[in-house]
Amino acid sequence: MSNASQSGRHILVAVAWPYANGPLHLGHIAGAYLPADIFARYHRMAGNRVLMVSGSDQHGTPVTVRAEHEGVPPQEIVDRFHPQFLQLWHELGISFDLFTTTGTPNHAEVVRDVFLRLLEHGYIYKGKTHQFFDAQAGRFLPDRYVEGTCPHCGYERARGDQCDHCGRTLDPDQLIRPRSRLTGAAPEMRETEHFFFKLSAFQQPLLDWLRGRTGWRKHVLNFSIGFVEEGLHDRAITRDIEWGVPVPVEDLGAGKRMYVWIEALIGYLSASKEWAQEAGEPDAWRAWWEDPAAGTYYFIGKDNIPFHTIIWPAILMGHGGLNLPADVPANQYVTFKGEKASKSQGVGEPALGYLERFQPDAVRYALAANLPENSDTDMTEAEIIRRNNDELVATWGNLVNRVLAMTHRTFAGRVPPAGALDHRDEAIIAGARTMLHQVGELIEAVHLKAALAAAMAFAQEANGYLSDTEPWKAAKSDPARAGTSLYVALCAITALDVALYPFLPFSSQKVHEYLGLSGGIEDAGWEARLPQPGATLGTAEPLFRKIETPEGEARLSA
RNA sequence: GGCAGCGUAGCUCAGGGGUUAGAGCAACCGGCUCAUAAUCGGUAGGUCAGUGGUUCGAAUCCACUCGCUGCUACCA
Repeated sequence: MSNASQSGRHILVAVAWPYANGPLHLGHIAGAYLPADIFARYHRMAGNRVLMVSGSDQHGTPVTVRAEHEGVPPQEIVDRFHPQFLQLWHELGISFDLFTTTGTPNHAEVVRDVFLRLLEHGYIYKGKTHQFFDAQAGRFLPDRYVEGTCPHCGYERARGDQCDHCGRTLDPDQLIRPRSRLTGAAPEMRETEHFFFKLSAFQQPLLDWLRGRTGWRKHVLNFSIGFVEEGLHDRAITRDIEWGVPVPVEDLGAGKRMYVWIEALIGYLSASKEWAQEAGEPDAWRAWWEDPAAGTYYFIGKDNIPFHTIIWPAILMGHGGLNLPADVPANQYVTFKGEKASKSQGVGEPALGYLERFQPDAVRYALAANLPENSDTDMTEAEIIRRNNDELVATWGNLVNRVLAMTHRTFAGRVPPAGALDHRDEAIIAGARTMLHQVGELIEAVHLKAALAAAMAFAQEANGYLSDTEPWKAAKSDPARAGTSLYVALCAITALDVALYPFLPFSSQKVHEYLGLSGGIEDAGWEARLPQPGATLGTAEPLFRKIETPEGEARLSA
């Protein structure tokens, strides 16, 4: 048993905020949402107080870009995709305590509080900067809204932040013949005044903090330390735009909004507060944010690392009194047939599409077994089918099915008495405990792929045990012995069902009911309990559907 | 261009200075027939991208080369 289950720690599971500008694909799921959910479900089951929050980033530039492209207000884009996210969480079993948006009054208020606090502490100052201005449209242009010819490769449609042709990073003023994406007019440089966050002040504190981290993924830590060592510079935190959270002070006049990069990060805190208000305990969020014994974990993709290991910690340091990340287990990318899944490039089907064809646990299993924890991993639909048919159905589903079917036939659906245990029986019962303990430790360390593999390896052991003791034969010659084997196998299944629950919540709940246990499996606790002889088992049906493919059918008829 | 990571069996991935390099799946052989043609055991399969170093010893460390990916901070 983990120590955590006794202490009842507060665990904040903070998950990346998706832009509400398009559907999510399996890359997003594998990168952040699924690992976060596995982690959260484990901790809930282990008796910890979990708060899992995120929401739609509705002020991100991709949202406004899409809105302008379609000629509709940004809110319309948000209203289209935010409900899709909620539907996806529901269907895939991503168990948020709150999935909100950055458009709530609460969020604006928390952003204001953080801003004022940083201002008060001297980490925010006013400064002048130059930016392109579209005189026809009457507004300043974010970098992405300026197009022109790339000075490096001559590509004519390079954006102000980057050239899509040669991939280089650009500043808008480097573009040859710049033009506004809004009107096509040649923009002019104008001076504008903004608030800046004094990120540079945190150079040394961040370095000290990062160097003291242990247990973090190597690529996360190396990258972050390298990033800070190169030198941090202050960033503007306001911009000239109408879509966004208003700046809390009016020093700069009207027409300024908070820059999304800082505003969206504050969402973790504002969502926690919103959850607390809805729960009727407005101060409840403090247990996760202010108590140093709490653990805060940020689940993100690798493209988001500096924001969560550098900028957000700097904001937290500047604010004071709030917990720094306990870990940022950023994942690499899932590629599809070698290509990066990407909303903007249309690679990777929307995740909801997969759920029309596959059971949610099948999708969860295939992704969890192949999480890009250390390096990019590749995924294909054939791989999902293979994982489902050859591993999930064959190893775990079949174990449950064969044991329950035999028990129903031989012992009228009641848990048989244990009888005298030999070394093989005892090895399985002890192995179940060891496995559960090991899986728990691996999940706590966010080695989710290894945790799943450990559980599946034990399922194979249990299948091997059945081959070894052959209860279907013993049922005829030595029913007591057959009963013992089935009892032991039920012990293994009971433990496996707990171990697999974070990964396979839907089917694990079913198995819980097949085992004749009442209530939700999550309340069962992270422990290997023994089945009660005489207890009545539920009627079992196969847990997972085998997915038929043309190739599979060809093999059958051959 | 700079930085980071990766390149390990047919496939997807672990491992990571020290006895014969691992897993799952696929292949092949055998067993079993309770189970969704499911399962169990076994066999075979890799000069760990290449070259050169360090070392008693390198897949593991270093350098270089080739290939892939990501980041490069006003997308977050």
